Amino acid sequence: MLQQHASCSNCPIRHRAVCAKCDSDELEQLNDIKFYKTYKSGETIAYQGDSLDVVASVVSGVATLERGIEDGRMQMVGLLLPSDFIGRPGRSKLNYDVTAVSDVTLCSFHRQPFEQLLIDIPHLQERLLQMAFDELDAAREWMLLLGRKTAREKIASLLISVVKRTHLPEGQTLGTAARLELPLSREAMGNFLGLTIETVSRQFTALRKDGVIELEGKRVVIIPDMDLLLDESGDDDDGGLLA
Amino acid sequence: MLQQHASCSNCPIRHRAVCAKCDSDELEQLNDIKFYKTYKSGETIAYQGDSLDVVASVVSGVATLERGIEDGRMQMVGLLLPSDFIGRPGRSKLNYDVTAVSDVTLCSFHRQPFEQLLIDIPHLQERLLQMAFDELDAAREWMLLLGRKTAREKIASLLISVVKRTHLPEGQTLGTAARLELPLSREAMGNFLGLTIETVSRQFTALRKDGVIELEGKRVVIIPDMDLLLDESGDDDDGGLLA
DNA sequence: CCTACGCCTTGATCCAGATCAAGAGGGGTC
DNA sequence: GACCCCTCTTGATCTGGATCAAGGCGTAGG
Repeated sequence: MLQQHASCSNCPIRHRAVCAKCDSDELEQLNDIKFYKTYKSGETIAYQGDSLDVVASVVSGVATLERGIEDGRMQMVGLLLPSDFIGRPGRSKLNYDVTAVSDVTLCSFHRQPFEQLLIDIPHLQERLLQMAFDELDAAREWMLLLGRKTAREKIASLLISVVKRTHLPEGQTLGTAARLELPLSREAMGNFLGLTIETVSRQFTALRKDGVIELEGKRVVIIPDMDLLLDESGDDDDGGLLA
Repeated sequence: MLQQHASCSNCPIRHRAVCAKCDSDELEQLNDIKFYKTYKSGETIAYQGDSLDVVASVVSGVATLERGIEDGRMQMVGLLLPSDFIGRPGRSKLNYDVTAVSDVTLCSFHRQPFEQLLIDIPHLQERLLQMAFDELDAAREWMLLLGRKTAREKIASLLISVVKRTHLPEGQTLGTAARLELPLSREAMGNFLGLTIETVSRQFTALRKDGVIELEGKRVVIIPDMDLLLDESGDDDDGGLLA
């Protein structure tokens, strides 16, 4: 299922993706080499160790990057939401499994022509550099979570991070209440947080019993008071929180 | 103690730092705005939350990036060896404590002129992009360690990573034996690995008793058989290992 | 020489989260 | 409607690493 050559100008990630700084001429060059690709929820986009000759932006849906060891242990190392970038210019070997956790649409580019455009269009490289540093900051925040936070703090931090990334793409402040649909299964959350599925489940139950969150089914979380949740996250309030 | 205007041409990090791709003209431009700065072991280079108007390359010595929460918990999020880059173009607020853990010399640049050179010298931006992606890969490998590895695996992984980064700056293969001086105290290793100082100490003792390592004093580790250590690291051999 | 202070080690105990185990929904298929 | 499969919850128990506590050792300072 390919929706070839949809227009960039009304693209939902136009102003946040790697093309954000491009003017219309530059956009045209990107448009010439781009192609859309879609994946079903649960489908693997690429495997750890694969040689991947494309890079891409997530247009819609949610994907994960996960690193595994043979004995089955898995750690999620990236959560890709719309506008996030997949792949690395200058290297084709992939260090992680990339998996669609909802239906996903990618705006893809073959590596070679994309690398040429990186050289031709400084705006493109500047934006990619910004995005790489943002991801690095997020990864470091995440390291603090993995290394030093308790299970309860980890869950609270994850919820806050999802609210921040889905409810306020621009730099607004956090509202006092929120309702959100989790893009991840319990297992995926465990892999995100360095926890087992059972611990994730128990912490959800505990936070619900303590009135910090409410649950509608398994995937929908209501946060009646954001400050309450922030208190549980172990963060000095304004901290970056996985960007 | 400032060694102003040492020549770039015989700089020890010339071919690995952010300036690696620059030709001699470009190097000259960097040379015009650079200044050296040194810090004593233990000295704090900058604090979390500071507004930092310089960026820098580590010329010699070892520094750490650490993120803390008020209750005293600390997580190291970066280990900076010679040629590593400190700071982020386009953002002045610092998210981590930067600390010298040995005597450190930095090759520094004020942010504004450096950012101008990033625009003027594509080679500079290309190299910075590469380095940012390398750090991102390292951070993700580190996340796997923090989230999923046992204490013993963490220590083994740290030792391997130090060997890789100090003994083979170029892409040689790991020798079968090695002797290395740890750049970090037990406490710093704990903060690196998400462990307490006591656990770090106990794991060193255990690895010694099991014949995987030998200790000379507290800081020098001898690895009689690298493969033995690799087996303890929990990694499918050739994995990236913190770059 | 004695004391003090920083680092590190070692021992005893505790506890958060893992592991093992048993269901409880909920949806899809025949 | 009966079955299966998949995800999630809950309970019971175990354990790896944290915490609490007590020195050991090296070196700086009086």
